[in-house]
Amino acid sequence: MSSEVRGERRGVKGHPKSGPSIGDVARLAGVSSQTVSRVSTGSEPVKAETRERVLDAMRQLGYAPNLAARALRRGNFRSIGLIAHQVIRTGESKTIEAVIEAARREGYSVSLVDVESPSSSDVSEAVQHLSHQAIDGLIIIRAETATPAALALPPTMPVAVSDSRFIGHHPAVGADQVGGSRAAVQHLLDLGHGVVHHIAGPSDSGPADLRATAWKQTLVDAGREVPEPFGGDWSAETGYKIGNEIAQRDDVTAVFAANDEMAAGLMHALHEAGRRVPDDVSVVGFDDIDLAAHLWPPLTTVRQEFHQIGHDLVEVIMRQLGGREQLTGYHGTVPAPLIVRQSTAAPRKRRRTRR
Amino acid sequence: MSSEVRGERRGVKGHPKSGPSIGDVARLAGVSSQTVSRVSTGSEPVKAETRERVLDAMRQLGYAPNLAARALRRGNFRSIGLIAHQVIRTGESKTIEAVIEAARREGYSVSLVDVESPSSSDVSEAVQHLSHQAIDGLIIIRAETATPAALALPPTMPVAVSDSRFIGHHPAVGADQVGGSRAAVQHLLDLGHGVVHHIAGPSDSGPADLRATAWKQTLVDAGREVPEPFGGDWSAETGYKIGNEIAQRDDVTAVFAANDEMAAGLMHALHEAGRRVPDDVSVVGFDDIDLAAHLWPPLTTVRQEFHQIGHDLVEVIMRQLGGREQLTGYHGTVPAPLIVRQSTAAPRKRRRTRR
DNA sequence: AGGCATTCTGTTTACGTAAACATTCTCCCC
DNA sequence: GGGGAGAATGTTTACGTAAACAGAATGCCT
Repeated sequence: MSSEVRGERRGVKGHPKSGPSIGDVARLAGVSSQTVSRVSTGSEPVKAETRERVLDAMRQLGYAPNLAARALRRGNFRSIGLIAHQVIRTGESKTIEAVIEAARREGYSVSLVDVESPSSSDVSEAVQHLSHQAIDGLIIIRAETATPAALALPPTMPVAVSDSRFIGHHPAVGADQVGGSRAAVQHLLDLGHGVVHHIAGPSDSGPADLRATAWKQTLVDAGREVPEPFGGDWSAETGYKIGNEIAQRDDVTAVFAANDEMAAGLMHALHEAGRRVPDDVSVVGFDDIDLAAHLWPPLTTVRQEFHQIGHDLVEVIMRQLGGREQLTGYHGTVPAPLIVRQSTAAPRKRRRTRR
Repeated sequence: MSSEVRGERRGVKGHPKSGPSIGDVARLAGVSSQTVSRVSTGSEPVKAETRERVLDAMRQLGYAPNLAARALRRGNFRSIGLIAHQVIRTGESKTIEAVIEAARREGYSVSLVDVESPSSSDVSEAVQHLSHQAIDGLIIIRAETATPAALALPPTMPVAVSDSRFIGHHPAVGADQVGGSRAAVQHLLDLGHGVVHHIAGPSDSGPADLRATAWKQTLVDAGREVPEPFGGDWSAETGYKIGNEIAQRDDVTAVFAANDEMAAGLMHALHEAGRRVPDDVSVVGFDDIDLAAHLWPPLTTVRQEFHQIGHDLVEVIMRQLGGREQLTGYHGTVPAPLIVRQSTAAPRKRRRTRR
C-alpha cells in the first residue's frame, strides 16, 4: 500500500541511483572521507571516539560500502568463479557446497555457472562468460574433454580444476579414481566372482575413462577375461536400460557401475526382472551419494570425499592469490574408500534357469 | 620451469595490477577512449572500419573490460544473489540450476550462498553477507522461518522468494504444496486405505508445515481419523529410523512422506523388516527427485517443477529491475502434479502376523 | 551550391573508494 | 616547558569506465 517512502534514488545528472557514499558519512560525522574509509576497512587505527561517531553516522544513513568502487580501487573482487556441469544433480553438488563454504570463510563469494554439456565448446563459453565476470579466481569441476588450450584465460587468473585431464596444465584436485575403482573390482573378485562387468560413464568423460581403465587393468592383473563394457551416460535411466539387458544374461554376476545413479537404475531393472541383488547379481556404484545407503539393497560403493575436494580446490586458489606461488604442476589426490554395504555378496554356486 | 614471462603486472605506484585499459586500446587504435567504450558496449554506432581497428587493438592487447569500473559507472553489477539452504542436496538443486540458467540468459551471473541451517539468524547473516556483495537482486530459496522483518535489506533491493511464508512481504514463487499434498493423500484414500500416516519435515519449515496441514485437512475432509504425524528432518537417515518404528506397527498401511529422501529411508526400513511395498505398506513421497523413478519400488510422488520455479524467480527479479514494478504482493504458484508409480496400491484385506 | 539533418568521433567529467603523502595533535621525557 | 616521537586525521590523486555535451564529417535535398 503506502509507497511514498520508496524511490529515494538520487535523480541527479545521468548517474544511476546509489546509496549514501563515504563522503556523506564523513560530512555527517564531521570527519574526512579517508577517516570513514579507515573505519570501514579497519586498515588503520582510528581513535575510539571518532570511530563511534563515524559508525553512528553510518547507521544513521544506512551506509554500505560500494563494492564496485572498492573493487576498482583495490583491483580485486573477493569473488571466485565456479564452473560446474549439471553437477548440481549428482554427488558432486557437495563439492559445490564445500567450495562455497570454504570460499566464504576466506571472505570470498562464489559465482556459479552451470554448463549443460561438458563439451569443450560449452566449457570454453562458460570460461569466456565468467572471465568477463568479476572474479579473482576460477574453479572448474569436471571439465571433461576441454583441452587446456581451449581455456583462453587471462594468464594471471588463478585456476583450480577437479579433473585429472588438466594435470600438468592447471593445478588439480581430485579423488583417487583409480584406487577406488581397483578396490571396487578387487572386492568383487575377492568375493569369488569370475568376472566383473562394467557400466561406464560417457566416453568423453575423464573420470569415466579413468574408472573404466582401472576396472580393465584390475581384471587383467588378476588374469581374468575383460568383457565389453556397457556404455552409459551417468543417468539412472540409462542404468535401467542397460539393466534390462543384463537381466537377460545369466553370465553376469557382478557389475561395477561408474556411478551410483546408474547402479540404482541397474538394480531397478534387476528387481523388475526378478533377479536378486546381491544373491544373483552383485552391484557396486561410485560416489556414495546420500541415498546410496538407503537404496534397496543399500549400495556398496566407492566414496568420493567431495567435501574435501571442494575445500582443497579453494585452498589451491587462495595459495595462488596469496603468494605468487606457481602451482601449475600441483595435483592433489583425495582417497576414495570402498564402502561395503549389502549389494555385494559371493556368487551363488549355480543359477537355475532365469526366474 | 620458465617463468620469466609472468609478472606482467603494472608495478606503478601503489595501484594493484590490472590489464590493459580502454585508454591503452584507444592509443593503439588511434581513437578516443570513448570510441573504444562504444565498441565495447555496442551502445552507439561506430563506423565499421573504426570498429575493426579498435577490435584489432583489443585482441592485440588482450583487452577485457574492467567490470569493477563498469559496475561503478553504471551502478549495477549484472549479478544476482542466491541464498539456498543445504538445498543443493535435495531436489531443489534443480531450482538453482534453473535460476543460473535463466539469469545467464538475461546476462546476469549468480552469486550463491548456502546457509547451513534455515534458521532466522543464518539467513539474516547470509542476507547481510550477500547484500554487501555486488548484487542487483536477491533470490531466497527456502528461507523457512526467517521473518520478513529479519531481512534487513536495502529497500531498493529487488527480492524474490520461494517460500510461502513471505507472501505479502516479498514477491514469492512456489509449488502448489497444498494441492500436491491433497492429491497424494486423496490418492491413498481412493485406493481404499482407511487412514494415511505422515512423515513430516522439520517443524520450522514452511513447506513442511503446508504439507502437514494439507495432509491433515484432507483426512478431516474425508471424515477420517488424523493420527499423530511422525517428525522428520528431510533426511533419508531419519526416514529410515522412523521406518523402523512403522515396520513394527501392523496398523500402518499408507504413509505420505514430506519428501522423497525420507520416503526412500522408510522403504529401506520396511524392506529390511520384511514388510512389502506396496503390498503391505503404500508410500508416497514429495519432490520427484531424479532417482525416485528408480528406487525400489519406483516411488509414487508429488512432482515439484523446480525448473519452472527457478525460471519464474528470475523473471520476478527482472521485472523489478526493469520497470519500477511494485510486486510485493505477487505470488506465483506452480502446479505440483501427483506422479503415480509402483509404491502405492490398495491395502491387503488383512495382514497376517508380521514377517 | 548551400544548408541542414544525420552519423560519427572527441573532450570533459563524475562514479566511490583507498593509497600515498602531508599535516596536526598528544603526550612523554629530560 | 621545550622538543620530538608517534598517533590520529586530512588532502590529493588515481583506479577504468561511460554519460553528457560538443564538435567534425558526411550525405542528401532543393
